[in-house]
Amino acid sequence: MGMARTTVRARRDADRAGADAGAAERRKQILTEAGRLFAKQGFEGTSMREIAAATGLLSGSLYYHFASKEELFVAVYEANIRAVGEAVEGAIEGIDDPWECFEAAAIAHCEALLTGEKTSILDAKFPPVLAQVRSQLIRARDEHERLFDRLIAPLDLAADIDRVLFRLHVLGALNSAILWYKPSSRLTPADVARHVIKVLRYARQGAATAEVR
Amino acid sequence: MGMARTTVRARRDADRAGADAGAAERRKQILTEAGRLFAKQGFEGTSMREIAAATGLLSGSLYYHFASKEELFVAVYEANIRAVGEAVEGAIEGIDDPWECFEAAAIAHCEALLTGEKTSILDAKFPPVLAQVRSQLIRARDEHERLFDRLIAPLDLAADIDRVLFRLHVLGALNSAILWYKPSSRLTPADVARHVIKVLRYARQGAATAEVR
Amino acid sequence: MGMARTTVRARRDADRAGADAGAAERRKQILTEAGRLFAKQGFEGTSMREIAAATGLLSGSLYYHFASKEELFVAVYEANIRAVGEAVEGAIEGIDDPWECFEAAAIAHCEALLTGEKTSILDAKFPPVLAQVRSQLIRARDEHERLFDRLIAPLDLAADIDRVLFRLHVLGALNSAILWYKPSSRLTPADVARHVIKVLRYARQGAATAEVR
Amino acid sequence: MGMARTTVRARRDADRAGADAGAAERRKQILTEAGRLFAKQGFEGTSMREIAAATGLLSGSLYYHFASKEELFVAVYEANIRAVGEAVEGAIEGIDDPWECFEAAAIAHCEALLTGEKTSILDAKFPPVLAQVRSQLIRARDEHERLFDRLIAPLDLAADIDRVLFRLHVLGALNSAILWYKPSSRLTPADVARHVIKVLRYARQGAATAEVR
DNA sequence: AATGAATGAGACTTCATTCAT
DNA sequence: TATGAATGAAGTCTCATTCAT
Repeated sequence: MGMARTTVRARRDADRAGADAGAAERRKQILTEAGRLFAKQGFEGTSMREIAAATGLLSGSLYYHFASKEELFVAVYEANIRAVGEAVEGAIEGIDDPWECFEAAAIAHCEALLTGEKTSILDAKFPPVLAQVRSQLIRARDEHERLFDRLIAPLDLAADIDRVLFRLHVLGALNSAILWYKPSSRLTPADVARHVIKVLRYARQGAATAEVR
Repeated sequence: MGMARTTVRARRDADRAGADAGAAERRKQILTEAGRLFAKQGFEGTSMREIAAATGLLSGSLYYHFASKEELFVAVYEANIRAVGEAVEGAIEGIDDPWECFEAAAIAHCEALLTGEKTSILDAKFPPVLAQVRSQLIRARDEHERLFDRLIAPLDLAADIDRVLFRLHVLGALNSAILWYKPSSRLTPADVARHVIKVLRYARQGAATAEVR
Repeated sequence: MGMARTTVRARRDADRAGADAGAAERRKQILTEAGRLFAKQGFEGTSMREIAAATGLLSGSLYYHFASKEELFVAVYEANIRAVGEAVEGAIEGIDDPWECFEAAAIAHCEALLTGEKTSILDAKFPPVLAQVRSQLIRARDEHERLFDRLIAPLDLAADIDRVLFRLHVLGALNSAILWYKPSSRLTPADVARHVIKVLRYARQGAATAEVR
Repeated sequence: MGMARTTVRARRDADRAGADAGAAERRKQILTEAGRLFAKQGFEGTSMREIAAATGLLSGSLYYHFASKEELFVAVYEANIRAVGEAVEGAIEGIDDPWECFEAAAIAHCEALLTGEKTSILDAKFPPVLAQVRSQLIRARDEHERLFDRLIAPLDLAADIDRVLFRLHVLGALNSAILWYKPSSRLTPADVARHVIKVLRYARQGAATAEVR
């Protein structure tokens, strides 16, 4: 009891550089640990007790910061989406050529997804337990996907390609890497992304596909 | 009590109208209902009691047919994969042109996935609860994917395309439709599949993508 | 584990006189124990674990018989009301004189209420936790009170007395004994009831109260 | 942090406009809100957090004013009893006729009970959680009931009526209104009280009930 | 006087599973 | 083959309370 509290406080004192800190910091810790666990074990496979323990808390204490497991999941999910979004935005900064830009975004997206355990929940076909918060999750995801829409717009795609289906195609291909990618492989996440884009790049205007069918 | 059982058996015998099995038939019923429920609610979101009720049984009775929930899930999964595989094989029968064949397979795969609730578990990034049977599930999936390898082999893809990554790309793009496809949409599953293939078809040998990068 | 089960079965075997018995009996046991505990400790003060333990079960097992604590409470409440109702009906059988009949009913009601721990939940101003099932509880109570309406109807009460308020008055006076009555007292429940009726009996037609006010 | 506190204090000082206390005032606020909530939701149905929030405090802060939830309840209860007592004493002031006086008291008691949510805890058959403080609660109630004893003493009741049982009878009949009274009804609390007294008034000395039984 | 963060016990409930019948 | 009754572990969440600041 006394020990646990001491431990926590000690850690916090060490962490903060004279700033005010406090609850916000603890929230971040929880978000980190929960993200890691949700990614590894899924929503239903992760217990609040586990998350609490990983943060150095007792299970009841989580509820001071998040009103429910669902709310916590939503927060984790949004944070993850935001992180990937920021990574992508950072990666494309200053790149002019549309295809180069597109590829850089794909690489950043893929790396954020496959590197670090915390973000692999992104692909989740949300379990029905999350039905109540589904709309929030989808809104967050949509926002991220609109980023890709903006990158796809300036591409000189062949005229018969639907840009919405194209966006779904890219993201589907990229995200599915989560299902099979193993960090131990000789392939980097960037390699995976680059190959996806390489394939798609053939579908530019003026490309010779006329005779088919 | 003894009487009650007799009554029940008598009624069932009457229902069966000279049919063969009994146990095997019941197994199939369970598989069907379990498949429907797993697809709709996920593995963890579906209870054995629910499955039993849907089959007209009590929860304990399931264990006569399947030793555990996991074993039942594996059976459902294998049956689903097999069904999709058969649909695909049926669809490509008699088609000679490699790309035509490829497209027909994609359409069949997509239709099996998006039509009928029973197969949408295919995309599942298996919950960690299933870790013990993971290898069986993956083996089943691999078998299905090798079918696609055979269809991809004869395609005249551009030389710089890796056929394994290409297969993962296709299936990723197709399977991801599960995350967004709504039957109410004006798009048919076949439309989705056709668009995926249309995009990929540009990546044939001799296609003009030379100047890129 | 083995022991617990054996104990339970042994008890059941002893209880049933060759009849079919089974779940119905267990239901009754639970009702009895739950009634006793609810009466002594209130709804919120009684845990399902306690009730289960008192019945020789584990807490989860209760849910085979009752879907929720609320449902269990309703069942207990209805059983209690019914028991009081039957006691009252038995007591008035064959009595012709209206006031005699009324008194006999009051005595029976009071005895059922104060004797045996199980029925003293009757007075409960239901805790708000029970809001969802409140209507069921009230319906049960109303039915019992209508029995009293039938007994009050033939009384030759003074003309200025409202029979509905009169019924509420009687039952209020009788039921309130729960708040103060102690079995150790030299007063029997019947004495209490008799005194209530004695006071009310003065309010008959033709009674001399004219000059007041 | 230090700053935040200063801000808060400054604001409060401004609000207080030269008033006296601070703590005593706060205590009263808490008592009011707690009373309202206990009345509406019961002791167990009301959380300290709720009470704190209603008072504009955080849950921890309550413990500066009250050592425990039980102590707070006792304080509320005593305050309520005292309020009802004072209302009754005020109502009977200057009335000479014993029955008039008795009726005035009943009306005041009933109005205090049914009007204003704060006093309806009076009827509470205290939940067993309150066992530790039960004696204090009962002492407070007894004091109030002794007030009624003083009003009943001078009544010219029929000789066979026990004055203690009579007091319990009156209060039982009056208090039970809490279980069924609805403010929306066409009946005022005073009507209810008046009817109770009207019925009892018949039981005066010399009333003609001789022939019964 | 009050805050905020944490405690830790305990509540209800669900669920896969077992096993005698 | 199927039933019904029970198991027991685990899960989410609530709550009174504490205490350093």
